[in-house]
Amino acid sequence: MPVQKVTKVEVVKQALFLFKKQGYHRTSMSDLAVACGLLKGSFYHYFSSKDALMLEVLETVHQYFATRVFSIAYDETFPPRERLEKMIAKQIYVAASTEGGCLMGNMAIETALVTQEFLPKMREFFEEYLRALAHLYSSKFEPTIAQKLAEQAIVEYEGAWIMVKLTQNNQFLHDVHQHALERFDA
Amino acid sequence: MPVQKVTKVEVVKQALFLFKKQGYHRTSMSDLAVACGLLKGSFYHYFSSKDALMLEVLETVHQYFATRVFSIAYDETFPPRERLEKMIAKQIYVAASTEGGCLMGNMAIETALVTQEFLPKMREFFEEYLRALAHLYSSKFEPTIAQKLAEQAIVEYEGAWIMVKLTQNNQFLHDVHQHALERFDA
DNA sequence: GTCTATAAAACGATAGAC
DNA sequence: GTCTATCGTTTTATAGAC
Repeated sequence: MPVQKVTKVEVVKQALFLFKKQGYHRTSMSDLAVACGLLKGSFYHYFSSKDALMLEVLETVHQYFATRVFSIAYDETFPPRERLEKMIAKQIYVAASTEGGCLMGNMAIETALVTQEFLPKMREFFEEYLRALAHLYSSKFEPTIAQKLAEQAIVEYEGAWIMVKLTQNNQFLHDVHQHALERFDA
Repeated sequence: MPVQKVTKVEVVKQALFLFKKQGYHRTSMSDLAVACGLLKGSFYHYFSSKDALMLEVLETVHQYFATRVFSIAYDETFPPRERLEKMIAKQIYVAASTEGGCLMGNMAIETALVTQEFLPKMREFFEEYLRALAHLYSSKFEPTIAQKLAEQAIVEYEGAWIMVKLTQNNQFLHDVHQHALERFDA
């Protein structure tokens, strides 16, 4: 059958969904194939390996956040504080739209000390995230201070997801959002 | 005469070491057996399953922190701020003594949405952690404020480990320590 | 006939359990 | 050590679109 049952984009989307919820090692090629309506053998016409698929997922997530979330920080049609508010709201909204929180944070915890393969893409993501927040904070603070405030916001954001997973209480995300703004107003 | 090659305590210790570094799903029973100098078969003399072993590890970690770390919060031979300083220093020191950061945070990310088996023990740990910090902050702040400050400290602590894993820069832990004290002094 | 996305089967390796 | 199941991966064959 030369008619594709799913597109490559759809495969990446399903993989993101499963990797976020179940993690990398717990998600099997069979899980991924079934989610796409394929047999696991057929799956290799889309990706050469599980690693390659994960790299593509990480790249896709990075691109999405760069163009749709982090970009808000540089949109000069709004004042910095409003950009900060929009960007954080979007970040939380996007991550919370499917189960599992932040894929980048999850993969950092699960794979950083086991393989170096995913590290570069994860680091790029967080560097860009950091740059966006620091850019906003630097409209009111010294560069070194702005950098620290940005780091603090990211650290809080990632930590909040751990507590949300444990307690199933989204309040932690709201608090993080609030703190990021209070940090700006201080 | 069948002589135990290693004690149960030693097995738990090795399991903690590997689970922290490699995660639950990535660590095999073979890995664990080798680390203990046992054959795979001998391993089930100590634990009935991988799950049961993880539960024992979580319980051991909980007990250790309850008696050696969280207890500092209630030691009235020191003033609250000093207790806070000691407790956070100890928390970081203990977690940083072996690779992998905070087992409880790691397992929350890796398993919370896959199995409910480990949730109760992880929740107990964080409740006790929260109680200890809130107790200290409540020496200066209203209970509801103290609770929020405690939550913030834990969220930051867990998030910091993600950034440490990514950047291999322990500065994030130092900053968390500092913020926890600044929060007290505010 | 050729191309290609699929199903089907099977590979070696390794998982957890006994 | 041995078991069975399943892992990630590869191979083979088939079926439909050009």
